[in-house]
Amino acid sequence: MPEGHTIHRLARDHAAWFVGHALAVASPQGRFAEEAAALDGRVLVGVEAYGKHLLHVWDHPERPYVHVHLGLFGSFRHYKPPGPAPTGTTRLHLVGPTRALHLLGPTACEHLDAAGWAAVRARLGEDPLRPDADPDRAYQRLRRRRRPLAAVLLDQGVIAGLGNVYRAEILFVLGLDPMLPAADLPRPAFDALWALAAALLAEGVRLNRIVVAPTAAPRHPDAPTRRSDRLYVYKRRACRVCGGEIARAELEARRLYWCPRCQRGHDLAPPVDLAAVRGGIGGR
DNA sequence: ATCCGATGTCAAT
DNA sequence: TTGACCTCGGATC
Repeated sequence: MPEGHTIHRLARDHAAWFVGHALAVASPQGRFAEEAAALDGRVLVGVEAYGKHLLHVWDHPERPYVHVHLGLFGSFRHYKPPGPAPTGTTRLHLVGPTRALHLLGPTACEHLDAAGWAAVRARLGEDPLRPDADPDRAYQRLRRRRRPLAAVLLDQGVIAGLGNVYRAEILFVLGLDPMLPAADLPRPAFDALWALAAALLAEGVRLNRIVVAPTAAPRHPDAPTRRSDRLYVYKRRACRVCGGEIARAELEARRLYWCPRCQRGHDLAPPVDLAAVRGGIGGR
């Protein structure tokens, strides 16, 4: 389930569990074995998230960084140590005083020096969750693309951290037509989009899941909410605002969900009360 | 027991 | 634009 909120939550948790401690490091799966050996017993000094990229910073003179990208189905699991024995698919196994961590199926898990990490960072756009983010820069980049806005929202070189769920939900909440050429997005609409993305991502970090729609009264007090109750359009059948059918289409190899009736806007035309959206966007 | 999809990215074509 | 890749679990047979 990795969009930017997942990675920022991992960064926060890993920092709390591991930073300042010497850790046991191994790669039972083998593909990170040499790198793990070089870090085994060293102290983790920091953890950062940039969009969907996670960075572990180690006390190591030449190569202080471990860069992890979960891709579509990578995941971390954590246990009270010692936890279950790692299996042959555990790429990275970290053990500290309070947690044991298993990394499975990442697209990337690499040991980098400063130049290597700088190269990764250089490809990334602005992350709304980072205090050092520069929305002006993201807007300038976005305005240079003629592709549909929906495609550009997944471009990590423009805004870093949004994935398929957030893009569908953000476009719906703002009433924006997904096919609007990104270059035609007015600045006020971009500002609203940026603020909404930041608020929804922050709420995602807090809850460790994506929640956009106001939660309806639970059917049973303890009934787990279904995903479709938390969202407006992603993988839904009917629009919860107009009742019409949610459209789905393949756009640049990713499935796009939107409500053709509620999302005709080339500028802001929110079909819902923004103040009711999770994350507390407030007015405008 | 097997298939298939999943909130992603990149290289090859 | 397409395929390869990383792995798990829920749906299906």
